[in-house]
Amino acid sequence: MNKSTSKRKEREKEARREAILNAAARVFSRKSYHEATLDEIAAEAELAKGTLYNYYKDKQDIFFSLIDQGLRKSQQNFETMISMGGGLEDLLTRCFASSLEIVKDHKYLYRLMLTAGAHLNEKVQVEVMENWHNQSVLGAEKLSKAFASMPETSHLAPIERLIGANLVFSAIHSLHHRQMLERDTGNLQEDIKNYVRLIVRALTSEKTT
Amino acid sequence: MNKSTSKRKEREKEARREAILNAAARVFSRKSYHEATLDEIAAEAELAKGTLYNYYKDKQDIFFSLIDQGLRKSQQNFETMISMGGGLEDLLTRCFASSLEIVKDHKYLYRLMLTAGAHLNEKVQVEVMENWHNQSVLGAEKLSKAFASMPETSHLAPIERLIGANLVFSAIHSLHHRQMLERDTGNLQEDIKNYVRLIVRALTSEKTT
Amino acid sequence: MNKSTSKRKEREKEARREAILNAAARVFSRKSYHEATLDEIAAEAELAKGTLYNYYKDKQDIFFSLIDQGLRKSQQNFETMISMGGGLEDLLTRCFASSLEIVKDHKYLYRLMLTAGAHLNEKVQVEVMENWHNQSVLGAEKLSKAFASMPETSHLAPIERLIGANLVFSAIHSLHHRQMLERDTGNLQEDIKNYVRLIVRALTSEKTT
Amino acid sequence: MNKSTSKRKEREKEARREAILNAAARVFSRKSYHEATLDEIAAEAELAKGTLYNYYKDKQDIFFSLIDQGLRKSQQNFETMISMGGGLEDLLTRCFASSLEIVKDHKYLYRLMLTAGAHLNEKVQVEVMENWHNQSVLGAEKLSKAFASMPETSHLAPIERLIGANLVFSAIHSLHHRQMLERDTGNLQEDIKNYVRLIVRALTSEKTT
DNA sequence: AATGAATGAGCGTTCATTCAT
DNA sequence: GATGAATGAACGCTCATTCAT
Repeated sequence: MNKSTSKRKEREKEARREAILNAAARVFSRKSYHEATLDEIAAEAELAKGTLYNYYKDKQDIFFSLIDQGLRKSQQNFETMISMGGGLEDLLTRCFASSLEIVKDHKYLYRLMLTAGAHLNEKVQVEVMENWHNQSVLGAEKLSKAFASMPETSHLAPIERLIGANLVFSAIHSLHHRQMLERDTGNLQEDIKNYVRLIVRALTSEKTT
Repeated sequence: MNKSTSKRKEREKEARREAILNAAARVFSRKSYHEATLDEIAAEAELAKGTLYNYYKDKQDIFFSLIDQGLRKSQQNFETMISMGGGLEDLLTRCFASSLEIVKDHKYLYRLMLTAGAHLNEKVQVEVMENWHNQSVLGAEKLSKAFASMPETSHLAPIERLIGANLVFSAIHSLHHRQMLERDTGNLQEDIKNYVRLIVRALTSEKTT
Repeated sequence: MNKSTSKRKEREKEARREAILNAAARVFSRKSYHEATLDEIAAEAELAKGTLYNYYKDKQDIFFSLIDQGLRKSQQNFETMISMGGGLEDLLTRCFASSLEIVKDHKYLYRLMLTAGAHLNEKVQVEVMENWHNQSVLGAEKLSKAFASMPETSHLAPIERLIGANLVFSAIHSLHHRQMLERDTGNLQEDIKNYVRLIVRALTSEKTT
Repeated sequence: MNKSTSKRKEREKEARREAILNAAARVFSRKSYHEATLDEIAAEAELAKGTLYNYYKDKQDIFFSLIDQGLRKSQQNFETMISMGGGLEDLLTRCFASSLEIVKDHKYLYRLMLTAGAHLNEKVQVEVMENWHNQSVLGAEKLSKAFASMPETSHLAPIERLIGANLVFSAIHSLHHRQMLERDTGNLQEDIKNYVRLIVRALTSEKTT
């Protein structure tokens, strides 16, 4: 009566935390941090406002948890993509494609991250962006390592591999932006091909200097 | 009290608009949109709060004007850089350097743009980001044209020139981010060199596919 | 499950009521009525919050019970002091000393009584203070009776004995206040002596009017 | 246009501060600190809630100002009474009577002072009570000085004069309490006479020790 | 045009109380 | 009887906006 019961409780508690986060995600996808009210989040979660405080310390806590979750998912996705093997072109194409896939599914989240800081004092703001930045840096480092073990790019200097990886992430961010605005996404696939081609060329051509 | 008088009035009015905007810039450079209050902006402008409403419709109006101004300045800067001529490497190096220069001078502005949306409903938010994105797109198009008239890159397909220009802007944005966080800016110059080298290589090497 | 069982239950129930009250006493000794939360009291009593409601109607009920308990203890103490016999001076000295002893042990309780009203509507507030006042009145009456049976003061008019007893209680209250503030308690014993001397003189000297 | 205008503004501002304080007094006379809401105070003052914040920092500020005002008035009253001269009996009678007069006029204020602490953390609480206590101490000291310059009491040891003065204040406080409860105030005048007589006797009879 | 006092809607958070288990 | 998660009413405070002077 204790072990199984307490386990069930544990699970239910976690499920409710998740449910609140999902409700918050839906609200934050429509409204900015300041426009979104706890009343609305509670209503969306079909809970009383006070209940939110049984699961999260305050509004900011909900907000941060949401971003954290998003960053974690995003990072996991990158790692999967990188570890899937294949040639350089395949690898890059996969990174671009999967990244955009994520943004499509969590468009609001990307906006949240982009605009995370606007409502907080500079200290916390920088903290959030640092978190985000770190994810990129980590991602770039991992990608850079992948470059090191691929025949096409193993000859590059470490710094070149890293800068190349950064270029990949920069381009992806740029496409995120564009996708967020929901414009001319028709030739997106084509553009990805071109990005990949240019970056492949940058990384594999003979040195010119 | 006719032509010359009204002209003077016109000028004074414009000057005061400018003064308010400068005050707002100083306040927004310290605080986020929601943290910044009209009281503070008025105090910084050494005006009464009510006076602000003689020059701007509301708080949002001030905020938008500020971003507009920043984007215009930024764009002008790019155009100058592009029109200065010189070889491909010089051009790119200039673009990177001047862009970072701007961010250094108007770090708050970049943050404002980055976080512009966080306090507005999605519609207005997208509007702001569109504005920003358009500037990038326009910039990329101009850079792309510049590529077209340079011996090193004139042989590229238009789409490749455009994607290359986008890569430049993406990398710059990425550096902006990094600079905002004020981390490891020591080897920034070195990194710019590497970015430029890679992009030059991407644009000038023989095709490999 | 008959007599003895129900008696045991009875006792256990009473014991738990007492335990809750003790927990409340500890909490209220640190916090004001409004700052003290039922969560904290429950935690202090090592019970669930809901359990409190099996023993007390609501928060106010706990609070009142605590004050009642304190007043009863205080009164018992006075009665003991009065019934101990001895001369006038001894009696008064004992009253002062023991009263201060009580306050030292239950400083929070005195503060509770002093501030009892601040959180309740006037009606209930008056009720509490009346309770307290009554204790003083009763105490004064008892002391007054003691005066009547003492050789030094038996010659006084009843009203003078009562007023004299009131003076004693007033002075004690005043010392309570002072002790609560924890200031200059160094010469407290000396002051008590002086109070006693003055009051003895008031009660025993020849009439001057 | 400036001097007189700014003076008028000054006066109006002060008048409004006063009006708010009066409104607060009326509300606090009905409700405890926590029950009284700023909405109610604002309504009573016929002002918008926000306006209160143009004149007072927060709720506590209003509350403290009210107490301060009351203590100041009360102290001034005592000083007047003491400085009016006359014999010992007259002086004491005046002190009693005028003090009760004050309480009659500001009954709520006395309750406020009595219960001041109950809603604040201990630090502030002690601060308020200290303020109050200090007033009593100061009053007692002044009264003690008056004793020193009166023929009937100039022969007393300083400590006896001080304790005697304390007795007066203690008795007054006790009567305050009783008056607050609005009970048997019929024979109040009679009791005052008795208090005065006893204290006079304590202070003027031959030493018995 | 400039002022700044007045406004009042709006929101995050607390916590006594309830009730299903 | 015991539990503690859920509830939701309640309130202090902020600040963009208005408007009388």
